[in-house]
Amino acid sequence: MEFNSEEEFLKAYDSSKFEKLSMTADILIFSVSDEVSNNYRKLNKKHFSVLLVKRDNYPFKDKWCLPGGFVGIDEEIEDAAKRILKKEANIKDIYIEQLYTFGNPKRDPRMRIVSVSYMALIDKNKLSDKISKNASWFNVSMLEDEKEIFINLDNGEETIKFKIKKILKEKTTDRYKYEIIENDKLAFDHPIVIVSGIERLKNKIEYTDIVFNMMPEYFTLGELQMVYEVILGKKLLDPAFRRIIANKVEKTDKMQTGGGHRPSYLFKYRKK
Amino acid sequence: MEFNSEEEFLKAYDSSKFEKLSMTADILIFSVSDEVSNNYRKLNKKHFSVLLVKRDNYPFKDKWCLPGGFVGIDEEIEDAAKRILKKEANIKDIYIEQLYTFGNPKRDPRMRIVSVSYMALIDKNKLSDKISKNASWFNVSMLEDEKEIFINLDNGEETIKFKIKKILKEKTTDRYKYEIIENDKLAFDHPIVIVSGIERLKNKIEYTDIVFNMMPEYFTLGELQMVYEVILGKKLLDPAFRRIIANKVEKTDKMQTGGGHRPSYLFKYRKK
DNA sequence: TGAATAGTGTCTGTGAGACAATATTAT
DNA sequence: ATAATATTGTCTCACAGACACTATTCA
Repeated sequence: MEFNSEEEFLKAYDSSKFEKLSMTADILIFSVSDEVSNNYRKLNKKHFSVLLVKRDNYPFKDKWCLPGGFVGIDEEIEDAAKRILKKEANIKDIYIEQLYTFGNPKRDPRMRIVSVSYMALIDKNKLSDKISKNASWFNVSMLEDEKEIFINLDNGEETIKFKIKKILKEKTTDRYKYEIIENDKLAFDHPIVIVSGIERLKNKIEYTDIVFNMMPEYFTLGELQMVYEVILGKKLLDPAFRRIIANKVEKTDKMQTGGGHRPSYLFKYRKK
Repeated sequence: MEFNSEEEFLKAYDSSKFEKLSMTADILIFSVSDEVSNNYRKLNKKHFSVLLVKRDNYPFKDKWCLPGGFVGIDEEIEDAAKRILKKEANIKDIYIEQLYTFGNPKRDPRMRIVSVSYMALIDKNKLSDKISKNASWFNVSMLEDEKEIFINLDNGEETIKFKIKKILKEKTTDRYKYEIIENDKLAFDHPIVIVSGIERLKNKIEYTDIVFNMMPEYFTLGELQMVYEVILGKKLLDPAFRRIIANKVEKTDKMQTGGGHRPSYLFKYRKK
């Protein structure tokens, strides 16, 4: 068939001739939690944590998964992610970025569903407690060597463990392909989404100001350092750390007192 | 409806109750071209280049676009990208990575089509000349300030210019949102895909070995430096450059002679 | 007073930027 | 001989790692 104009072509266009697919947006919501200390001198330990939802429907009934849902036919994908964020965690206006698109034809047993994953960061103090009743924060701990990644998630009642194999891609690249080796409590390919998100965050914390999305307005440098340490999974030296973040923060005249030790100045984020 | 098992649920599942969408894979294929010098002493100038295809069908008939096509209902997205790579440029087994997923509901006038974009890199010497008849390599030049990006594409016969506005996203991040200001020769949202890819490549060239995917097996350090310079859009100092790439390359005993100047050793990539 | 954290000083080595100097080829 | 590129030497400065030291609070 020949057309004389774009308009004419569009009028005659029959979109039903192709097989179509469904799309979901899945969100990795990361935050940092305090574990209240029982020693008046000690600071609260920080934990890196992720929000998971227990499925009460098939498929993967009773397994945990990332907050997610179908993208509407006329909905911008990121808007779908934000809608889900509002629904599951009752939060809006937080940092969100697209992570990766997972499209394995077998990743969902129902039908072909492509998942666009997003990573969101939030300061837990800003959380209303109205997270959905099936949702729960899990503390993340991660062990990694050259070949495998072990992840342990814990929400105080339940522990989720899984193991991922890293496969170096054929072509020249630092990029890994991930493969699930062990997993029995997480739905879909979500173990891989979680690992991808953690890796992205670990990278970005070093060369961007992304971390301040997980901090309250005022914070001590000790707290900030603990957040870096818990995400990077390693101890940092105080003077080096302070040099690195020196031009990202602004000292205020507020102090944090009350611990059985020298009080600390409160700082806030200084945008460039 | 209540189900007693996943199997039972899946048997009863009716996927037609949701409105579905179509998906395409679009590929940014980057390479580096030589502009043959007419001075026997001078080295060939290098150009950073991208492969575009002229559309001979609606929509956007006669405009240029990235090689792309629909993702099959049972096809892995990356496999679709590779299939298109084979079809349009007759190449396979080259570096490819997922770039970003563009899903604006209005990005295609026909219907809702989500595009997963990929970036591929190739050494032009490996190119068979059997690229599809509508395809053409365009030399890229780019000018950037804090607010805008100007891109100029040239294939020797035709020039494509477009302008992109950078919008700093609301939340703490170094990520920009891009918006097309001027464009009349490129189809869809492809100006934004091109800019996103260039930015990704510029970043990755600094902290990965990705550049060697655009190099032949043997190359001189001068050539390698020129590729860096043409991608980064700035001159580098020789000694500094050599220090940086020293442990990524291996000196061979081959030499490159023939220029009216001191001959150069040929190097090859050394994997870590 | 002492446990615990806050904050600073400084030595050292690494590595990038800058510029200069030397080497080698084809015409 | 000369234009052009190839390659190395070296000075300086910025900065990260490492460790030591001082400051301050509250039970």
